[in-house]
Amino acid sequence: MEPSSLSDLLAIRRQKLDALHAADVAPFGRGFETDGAVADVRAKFAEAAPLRAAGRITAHRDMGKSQFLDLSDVTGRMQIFLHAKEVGDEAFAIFQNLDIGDFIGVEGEGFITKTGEPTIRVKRFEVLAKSLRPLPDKWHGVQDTEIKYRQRYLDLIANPASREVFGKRIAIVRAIRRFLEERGFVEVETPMMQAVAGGAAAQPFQTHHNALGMDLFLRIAPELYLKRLLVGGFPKVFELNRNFRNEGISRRHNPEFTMLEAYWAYADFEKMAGLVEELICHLAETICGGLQIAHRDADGNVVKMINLARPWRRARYADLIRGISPDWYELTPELRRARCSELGIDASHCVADFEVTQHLFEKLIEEKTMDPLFVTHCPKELVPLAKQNAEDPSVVDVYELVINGQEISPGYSELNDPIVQRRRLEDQSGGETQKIDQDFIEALEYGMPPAGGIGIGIDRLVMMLTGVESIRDVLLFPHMKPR
RNA sequence: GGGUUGGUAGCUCAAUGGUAGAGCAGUGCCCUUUUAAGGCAUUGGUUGAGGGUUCGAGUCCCUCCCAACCCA
Repeated sequence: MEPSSLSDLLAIRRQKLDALHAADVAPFGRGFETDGAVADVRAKFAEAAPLRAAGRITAHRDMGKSQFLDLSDVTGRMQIFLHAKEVGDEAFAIFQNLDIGDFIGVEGEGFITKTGEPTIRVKRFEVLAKSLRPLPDKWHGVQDTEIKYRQRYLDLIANPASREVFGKRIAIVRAIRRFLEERGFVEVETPMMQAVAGGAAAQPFQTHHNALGMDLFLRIAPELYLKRLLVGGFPKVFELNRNFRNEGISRRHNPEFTMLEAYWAYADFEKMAGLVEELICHLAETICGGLQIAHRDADGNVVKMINLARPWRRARYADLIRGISPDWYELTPELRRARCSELGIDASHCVADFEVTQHLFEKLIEEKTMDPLFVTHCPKELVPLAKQNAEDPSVVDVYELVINGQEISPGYSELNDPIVQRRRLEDQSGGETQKIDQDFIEALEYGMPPAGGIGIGIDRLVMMLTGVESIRDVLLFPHMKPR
């Protein structure tokens, strides 16, 4: 005859909390020695071996005098067996006040049940944290996207698929660091708050430093600081951390996102392309089970296959455009806009002529390219920080790596001529000289070695490698509108 | 910003304009090897918010809020 609306579910848990207090049991316990995370305990499991484990109760199978429970954390699940005769009547009475969701620590020994499940026979347990709210459905998990994103902890508790994606993300980030360190790159940290938000073309977030009385911007890229380190004598550096862009939120955009940038003195964009190809294949093979990446829909049907087998295709930007429209570069700007309409592309919002071409590229090449493609020799207007090509000064020595219909990684032969660099930045800034990082130009004037540089958008890389279609599914806490 | 779809119990989902339901969770009872445990019983609702049409609205109309997807 007990009610169970939410407030009543909460009230019942509060009553159990009070009962624990009344029995002189601390419902929010203290430290508890364990044999490691749940997965570690499972790995150490042996029949009759003493075992200590702690975790959240995520399932309860009540057989009367015999109680089977699952103890879980993000690493795994371990069954425990609790019996009145083993723990004593007093402890069994305390056990009656536990719920699914509570954290407990147990001490006991291993045994295998009739059905072959490794299990801890509990001799003693401690309440470590009482859960005052009910958990989501144990079988269906959390489906509501609002809850998944706003209360990620519930998603992690209830949805194994989410745990798997984030587990892979963690492994990918760790493997990237190891890969680069093994090749002599050192990880550095450069300013996230910058007086001039340089290194890319994007709207920055603005903030203010009170003591200095000056406006600062959250960085949109670390590039200009990493290049200062090339000037300073670091031959191989990288930074793997957050960038911020004050722009729209979408399936592929979050205002803060994680970027790898790496710079290699005396290398060029071709060498960087080889490095990135090797890195991504290494990640796929060691973390994602191979070079064939399957993307599945909610029912588990394969909707997309990405083939990462080497060598990856390389093609010049202009040749790809000619593949869509052979006479493109013979047309006047007006005729190019008309051609876009014929091809079903709306280029009306594009201002400059090169933007029309770029829009065509994005819609008809980038978005349709699933397997890796290095697009090389891009127009110089798109990339003000890269070296111009020796034979054709209208293009730069860069690649743009496209996989899964998205730009995953750019790589440059970095521009190290301070005079050309100043001119290119002035052209890009449209006369707004306060947007030019003068100190960076000055650093170049002291001399920066020729270098190859890369960026890799980690969120999009993880999306591609784990087969999820929204950036929110690879960010633990994606930005949401406030409630 | 525009379009489409959706928002029902704590969670997952039903419900021709005609008595708001199920499973899980919860509560009570039975069961000493269960594992989506099982059996019996039982509680739980401002149907996103506010208006309107109607004898009667979860369902139709309008406005707003939130989300997902598509477009810009």
